[in-house]
Amino acid sequence: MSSAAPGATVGPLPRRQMLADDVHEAIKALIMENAIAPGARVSIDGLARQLGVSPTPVREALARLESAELVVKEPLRGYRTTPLLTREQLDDLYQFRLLIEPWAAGRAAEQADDGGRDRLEAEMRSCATPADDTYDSYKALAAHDTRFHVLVAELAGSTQVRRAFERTHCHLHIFRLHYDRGLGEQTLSEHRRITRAILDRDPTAAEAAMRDHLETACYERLRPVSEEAGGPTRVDPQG
Amino acid sequence: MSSAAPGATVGPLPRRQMLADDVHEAIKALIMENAIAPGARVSIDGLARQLGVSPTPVREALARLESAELVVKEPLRGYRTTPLLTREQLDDLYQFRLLIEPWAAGRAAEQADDGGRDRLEAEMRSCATPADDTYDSYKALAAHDTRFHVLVAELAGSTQVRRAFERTHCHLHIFRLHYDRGLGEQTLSEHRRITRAILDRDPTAAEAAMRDHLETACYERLRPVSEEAGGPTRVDPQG
DNA sequence: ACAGGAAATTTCCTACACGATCTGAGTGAT
DNA sequence: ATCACTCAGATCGTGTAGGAAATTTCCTGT
Repeated sequence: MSSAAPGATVGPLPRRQMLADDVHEAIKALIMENAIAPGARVSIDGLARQLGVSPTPVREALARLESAELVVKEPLRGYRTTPLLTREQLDDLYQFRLLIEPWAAGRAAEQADDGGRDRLEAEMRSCATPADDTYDSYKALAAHDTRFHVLVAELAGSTQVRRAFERTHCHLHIFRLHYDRGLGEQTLSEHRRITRAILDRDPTAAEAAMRDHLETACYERLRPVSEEAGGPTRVDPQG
Repeated sequence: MSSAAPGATVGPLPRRQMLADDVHEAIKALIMENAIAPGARVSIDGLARQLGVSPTPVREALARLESAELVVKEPLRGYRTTPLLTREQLDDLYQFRLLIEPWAAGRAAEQADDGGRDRLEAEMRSCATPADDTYDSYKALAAHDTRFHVLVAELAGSTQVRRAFERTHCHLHIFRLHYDRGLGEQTLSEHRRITRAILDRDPTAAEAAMRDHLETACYERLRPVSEEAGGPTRVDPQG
């Protein structure tokens, strides 16, 4: 009999007190912030020294990042960050997004409860106008884009879809391919259109809006890569 | 200029000479074979002794298995195999499969090349008649089911879809929930129907066949779980 | 310029120390 | 007598340090 208020769930309390966990987050942040070039080598001992820990937690963190496909391991040679996506891989990625995200938008329009819709409105309110051309501004917009798409998947009520989306790390890949190209006002207006359809509980409109949004983005993204089409479009910073 | 025969791709040769990799496969096999009960504790030192290695590669392997969601980690307490799926999670899983697999079957019907179609026929030929009621027979059929669905996703030409499917580990969960329930002749006949549609290059029929197949399986699977519906359907082998 | 080889760096694994958690018995109070 | 609490021992996860094996790099000799 604790003195918990009725209706207050106690929660399983996170229990975060592992060095390896912090190391994992630190390395993930390094990759997400593009502080390590795509395809560049990631030294275990180097990171250990840099972070002031022993190699063991670094090794554990890198093993997890490998499963998340943020780094790749070459036996007896070490880890590298995942190379840039080829044109085929980017195409494949958007095909997958077109398969799951319009569906998610439709289900979100059908099933989102009041709390969910509030969160969606709050997210849209939180980034009224970016328009700035600075690096930080672009980064903030990219972060909003990530949150928005994850939120839509969450509102659809499917854990599997949300995780499948998150595991693509599509924003990381897009960011690395061209963090300069402004996905500015147009992105926001498309997000607003999706949001409106969800708030209006109009699944058909939500699906269509999401599909249009992705197809627009897909065209935007694929254009610059096609300059060097033909070859495998592999990056090798060392060579 | 090597002396390779024309048309023979040399391949990047796997370079498998890491103990941690073998340990990873060994533990994965243990889980897949259901040698460790769902939700049971997995001791690092215990596995290290059992496999005759030091704890370090075991930790690396478990870290990767955690990202694959085959085990879960409780800080300072160790790892456990993932618990049995609740009814909601199983429902969610089939919803996801219904989203991506009929699509994959349709694309496979459209795009599969001759080599792919040969592989599909070979897979279907390889398991002519199971019908046996033994555990091994069921296990063989489950293995065929896995290979079949992965192959369809592969023939669809989408790496993202194939990986998303593989990462669900749906066959592991189904197997653990009830490895007794015979998905015998009916499964094979449904597979044959899907195969026929793909070989006939009929996307509409392939999609419909896959959808029917999953819906049938879904009903089969969900029925026994509903016996104990209501509660969270959590398993606690220790208690 | 190119082949061969040795030194340096790095990965990978083992062995060990520390700290936290869990199990059980024992003690005390109700 | 039953229950709750406490406290020791054992067990296990976590991080550090060190050594063996492999790779990469650089240098030398032809």
